[in-house]
Amino acid sequence: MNSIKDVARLAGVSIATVSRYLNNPEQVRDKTARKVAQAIADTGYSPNRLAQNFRNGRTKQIMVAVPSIGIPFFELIMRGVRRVAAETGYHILVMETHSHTHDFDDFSRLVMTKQTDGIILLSTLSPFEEPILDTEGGHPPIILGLENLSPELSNFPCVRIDNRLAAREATELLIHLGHRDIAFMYGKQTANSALTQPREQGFRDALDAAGLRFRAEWFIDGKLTIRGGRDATRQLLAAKTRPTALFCANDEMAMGALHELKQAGLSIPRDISVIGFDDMQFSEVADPPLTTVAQPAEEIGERSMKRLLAIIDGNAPAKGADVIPHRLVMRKSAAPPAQKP
Amino acid sequence: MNSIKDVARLAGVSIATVSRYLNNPEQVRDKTARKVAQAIADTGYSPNRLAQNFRNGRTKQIMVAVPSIGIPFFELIMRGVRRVAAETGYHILVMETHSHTHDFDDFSRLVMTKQTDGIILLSTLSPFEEPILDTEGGHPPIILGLENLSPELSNFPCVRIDNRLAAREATELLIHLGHRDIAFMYGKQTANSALTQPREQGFRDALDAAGLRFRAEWFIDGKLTIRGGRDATRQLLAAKTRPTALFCANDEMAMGALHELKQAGLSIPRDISVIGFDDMQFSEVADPPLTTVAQPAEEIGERSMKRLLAIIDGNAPAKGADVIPHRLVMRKSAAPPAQKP
DNA sequence: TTGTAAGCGTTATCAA
DNA sequence: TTGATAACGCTTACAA
Repeated sequence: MNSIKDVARLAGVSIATVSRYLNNPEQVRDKTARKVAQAIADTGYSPNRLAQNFRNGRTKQIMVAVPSIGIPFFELIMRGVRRVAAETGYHILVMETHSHTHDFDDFSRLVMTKQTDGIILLSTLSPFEEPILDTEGGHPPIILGLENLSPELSNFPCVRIDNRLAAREATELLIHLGHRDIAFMYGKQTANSALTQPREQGFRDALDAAGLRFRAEWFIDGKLTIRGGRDATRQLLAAKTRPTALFCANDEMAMGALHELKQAGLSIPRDISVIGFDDMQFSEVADPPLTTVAQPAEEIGERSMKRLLAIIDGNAPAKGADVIPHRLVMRKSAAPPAQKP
Repeated sequence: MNSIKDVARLAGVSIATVSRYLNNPEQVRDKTARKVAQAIADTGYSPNRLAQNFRNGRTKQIMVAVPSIGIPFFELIMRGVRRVAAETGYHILVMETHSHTHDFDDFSRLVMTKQTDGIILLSTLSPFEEPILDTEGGHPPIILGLENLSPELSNFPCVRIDNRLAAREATELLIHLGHRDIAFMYGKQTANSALTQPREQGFRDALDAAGLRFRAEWFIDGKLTIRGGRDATRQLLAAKTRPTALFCANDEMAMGALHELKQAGLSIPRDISVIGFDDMQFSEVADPPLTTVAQPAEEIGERSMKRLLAIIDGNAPAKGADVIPHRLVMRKSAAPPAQKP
């Protein structure tokens, strides 16, 4: 592989000049520039990025950490992130964090060793040990997308909707439709628990405000996946009494729930209403189309990236949350409850 | 930030010894090792990864390139990739390639400059200019997951199912059920065209073998997304005559099709049968559950990663395809056609 | 078993 | 405007 030396030799200049040609072309005379350009072309030289990273102490890479790829919702966020990144010369890389110890270390190592200039953490519980996650530095700047990971970190920079309020409004929608027996399905067992906790709170807020009774058997913990939604739904159907409405902490669970409810011979929304959260692409074509809470995903991505870049450049506060508005999307899966026989 | 020098000074040894302690601990005496360990603990030292990458000429990072994250099918592949990577010390990073010029350059730059030790390209059309994509080197080893990108590259290392045969079998299933009027929906316009081409071929193979006539108006090009499936379906419904069965080049299109067909008042599979391709997680809970072709995604991921590592280590041929078996998954969306009135 | 020192390819400083 | 050279932090001959 050719190095800057080869180019310099061929062009009959010093390596400093080649470097200048590349990084500060205005500092080199036209005639010299042409020689260097020719030599670069002849040698097929391209700078060793590893050496540059080392020398510059940065990689021009931004990492977006997601619990797992393949979650349709994240694609929307990425769209916003990319749009901002496009002009900046930063590469966007995605890393799956999951919740396993291995990935845990994996992630810490990658991040703490500055192989990346900044991080956007999307709805994933701290993939490194919490003590690491402070503003003291030692790691590149981090933005929390979607939600604060834990109360202690509430002043960490964050871009998100008001999950608690959104969940409350979704629940209130059901209540206004006339439901009084409402179940909630969430994902405490998973790494995303920090994310669903405010949603759970919002659900309780609405119940309390309406004076509705909270029923433990209609409060089901599961995984935030289709599978998790299915399992949780079967558990719900096994309860002594059946609610007239079901609020799922995310759309994937809701998709699983829809399926199991229909399997059990129930009609939606006639026999039971279902509401999800996130508004991922599949929700619109669900059967029936899913009523849900839409997060302005692209905007979250955009603003997360912008804020991260600003922090990297040292001209933005590295704390505090940007809260952006959510939106209730009414489709067909929620309706007034059937009259009691 | 502390460097190896600080540790050496504190431990009263040379930097070489510290380095050895870290990389070849068996070469340092126990007593020295303890001193070094202590100094490392005291300084909170961790090696500068950028310097290591530079010095070693590698990053211990593997990049998986996908057209876009958020495609549920890829999560399964990643699972296999990760399982293999877990033991190796390699970091798995994901990059979205899309088909835009910008990402194009972006990707080339990242890849060609060895910021990554190896690449797994998943069902994405060459994200760099084709000339680059040869075995001549200059770039890290590449594995094509899922499909060859173009005929010229057919001897590039590849791990995939026999897409053409699978598509033929799926079509034959419809024919055996009694269908003679079969539409096909695929994605030539997208960056994934190389992927769906063999599926298209397989479809034609089955038609030809059964002596069925190919009808241009039932052969619809679209995007391989839900949206694309919906648009294509509306186009199909506008045709003069309606087929009794529809084969979609991937499950996402099929999900969109299912929705539009139901919107149009058709019942599936009574009025029209639908078959997809990929068997992503959502397909099982579609309404009706989608009959489709399952790719052994985890295995594809596993074998891609294994093969890549073998190539990196220099003990595997960097050409040829591993073809692994696919499987037809019969669910509810395909059935015999209704009797002609 | 340990230390000395060269060298990886850049960029940046300083002098010419 | 250009060139010589130091420096970044690490690994690894080679010598002791």
